[in-house]
Amino acid sequence: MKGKATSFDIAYRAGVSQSTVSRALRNSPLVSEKTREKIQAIAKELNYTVDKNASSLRSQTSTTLALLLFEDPMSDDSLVNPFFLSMLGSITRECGKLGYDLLVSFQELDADWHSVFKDSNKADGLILLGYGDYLDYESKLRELVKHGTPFVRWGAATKSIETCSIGCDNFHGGWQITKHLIDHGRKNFGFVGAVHDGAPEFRARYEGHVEALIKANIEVNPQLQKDAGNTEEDGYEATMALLDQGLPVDAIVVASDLIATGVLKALEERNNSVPADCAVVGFDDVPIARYTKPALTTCRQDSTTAGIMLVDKLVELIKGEPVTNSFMKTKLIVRDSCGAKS
Amino acid sequence: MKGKATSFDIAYRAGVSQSTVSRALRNSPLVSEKTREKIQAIAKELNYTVDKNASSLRSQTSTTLALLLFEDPMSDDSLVNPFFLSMLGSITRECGKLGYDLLVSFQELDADWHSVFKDSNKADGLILLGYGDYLDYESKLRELVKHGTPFVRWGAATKSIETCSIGCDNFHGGWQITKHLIDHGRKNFGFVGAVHDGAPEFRARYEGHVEALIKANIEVNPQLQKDAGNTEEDGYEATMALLDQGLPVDAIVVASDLIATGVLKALEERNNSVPADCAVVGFDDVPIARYTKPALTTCRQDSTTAGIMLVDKLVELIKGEPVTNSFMKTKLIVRDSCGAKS
DNA sequence: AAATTATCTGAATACGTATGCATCAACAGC
DNA sequence: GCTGTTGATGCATACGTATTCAGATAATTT
Repeated sequence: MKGKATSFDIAYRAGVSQSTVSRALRNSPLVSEKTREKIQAIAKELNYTVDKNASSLRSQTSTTLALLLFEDPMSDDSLVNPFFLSMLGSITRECGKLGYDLLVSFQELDADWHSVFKDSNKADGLILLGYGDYLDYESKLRELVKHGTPFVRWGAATKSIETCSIGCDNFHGGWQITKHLIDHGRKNFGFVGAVHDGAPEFRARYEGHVEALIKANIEVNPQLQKDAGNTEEDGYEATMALLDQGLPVDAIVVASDLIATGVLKALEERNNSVPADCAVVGFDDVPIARYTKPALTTCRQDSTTAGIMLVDKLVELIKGEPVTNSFMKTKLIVRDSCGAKS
Repeated sequence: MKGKATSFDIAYRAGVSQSTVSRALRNSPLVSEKTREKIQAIAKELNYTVDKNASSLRSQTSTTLALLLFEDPMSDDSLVNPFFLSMLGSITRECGKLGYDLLVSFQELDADWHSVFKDSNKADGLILLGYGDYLDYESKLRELVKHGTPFVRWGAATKSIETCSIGCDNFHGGWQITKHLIDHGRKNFGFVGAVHDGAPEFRARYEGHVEALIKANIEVNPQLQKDAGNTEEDGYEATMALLDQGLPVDAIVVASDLIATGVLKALEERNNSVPADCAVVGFDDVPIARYTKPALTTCRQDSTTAGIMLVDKLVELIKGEPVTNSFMKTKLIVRDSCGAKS
């Protein structure tokens, strides 16, 4: 035999029609036990695999999900946001478990990814990963909805659009961190992270932070909040600007671990001892957090569970089942940088 | 209009046949400039996208590559080897640049991945990522070759099989590290990493290490080499065992950065100051390496270039062009843990 | 002007599968 | 023995595109 085996080859050998082969391989109850086993045996013998393209074309369903990563446009090309990267593992595995293939691609936010994947039948649904802030992201989402493309996303809920979002309770996380620091005697708080033109996730963390301050009757001084992109460099510079103001600061709440590495660097350069002089707390709990000097106290987002949920919900959506947003509680991981370890 | 647009819809509006539409959209020289532009305009207007499945089925080529990650079976499920992860970015981007889609999946080494992807026409070629040591990996490769499936892999060359491997010169890297340490006065070397049942990559690093020792007339003591799996924990335990022997050690060459984090931990626990008492050098230059305490001197493998090369070579293979193995030089990144910084 | 060639287009078909519909045997009920 | 029913299979077709082949028109040559 030449080339790969088709269902006709199997049909011929089994002395049945191609239809029966197709049904037998999909375990249809329409085919008798005996012939099914015979057919499956022959299929195995021939090393037969269903042609994905033909199958998808006929059934108009690809059993494939597409993971779209929206990269921070300013960040280094070769670098992927480690937090999203950490979701990749569980997303991939969960797809495998459910029998879906996974297509991965980076997307420019301004490209017309919204129509490509569904119209081309490349994927049955989309997983959107990235901080939802830039450009006309929201209008793209609206198009997806109008278009009937199933999709889920990581991030904050979008009030104006009926979407399925998985995220963590950023507000609570920001509150949790700040409360913890207050309880351990910190009084003069800085906040580093994009609050003004940044992602809603970051803003929510800040708002939780502020909430805790207010509850504790600590004055909120806008000068102590410095915007910063999601990179070490930005964190470094924002912290320098913060310190240059000469205001007293004995704790810095940071919008992400990545930024926090830059914060630590700036503090060290200014001979501020962490945590003695100034506590630092990050957000995410990326792998690096365990290795910074001192080890970074942070607010963990459970990326493994998140990845699984994203896939599960998307598959439910594809099957037409109703799904709802879901926001996970964050967990404070106390290490050395907050000075609260026993 | 209902549902998605097909080439027939365009044909109807343009007053031409479907064949012409298909040709026009693929920029065939067979269609006149005028009609081509007209057709493409209509296509854009209708938001038309070629149906991937139909196209692939007809042309018997999917314009899709599959990235197969072979995970260290013992490692934590949710964790992906950071070095391979760092290649993902450039692989994904390069695929996009060349117009290929990318399918990503984890594979158990014992599964029959070797036939699935090509036979099912899911992908035109395979990128294999993982340390090639476990089980009957090599026999699987042989099947791929016999089967005519285009594939490339990261790792060492496989003498017995005609494959395209991209890798780095691990022997040279091991030599480079050790030479550097010798030049800076270190005399008593330990080596942590799987040499006996491990990946050929790790073994080559060790052999380069030994080569440098021999050239410098330093005695090679097998007791100073300790096997370790590619995890922090294994590195920690192997180092403990190494130190427990009571032999003098003023430098430890480690097979990977991940292992090296465990080595550092063990040394700290034993109150060995790094680098004063004992130098440590890793391998890979994963993101974490910059953040360890002290910052890890390591041997960088250029994962960005590696990813690009893997994709480029695979595409050449698919097009039937001849390709050759390619091994990149490693680069020593001097940080604090080797004690050689100016 | 006829003959040849170059350019463009359309009709028809194949890619390999999944599925609605028809068929047919067997079998139960009356 | 006839009808209605059930269970298993085959026939025919559609999914949407790419491509071969043949045809038609326009351009060029003799």
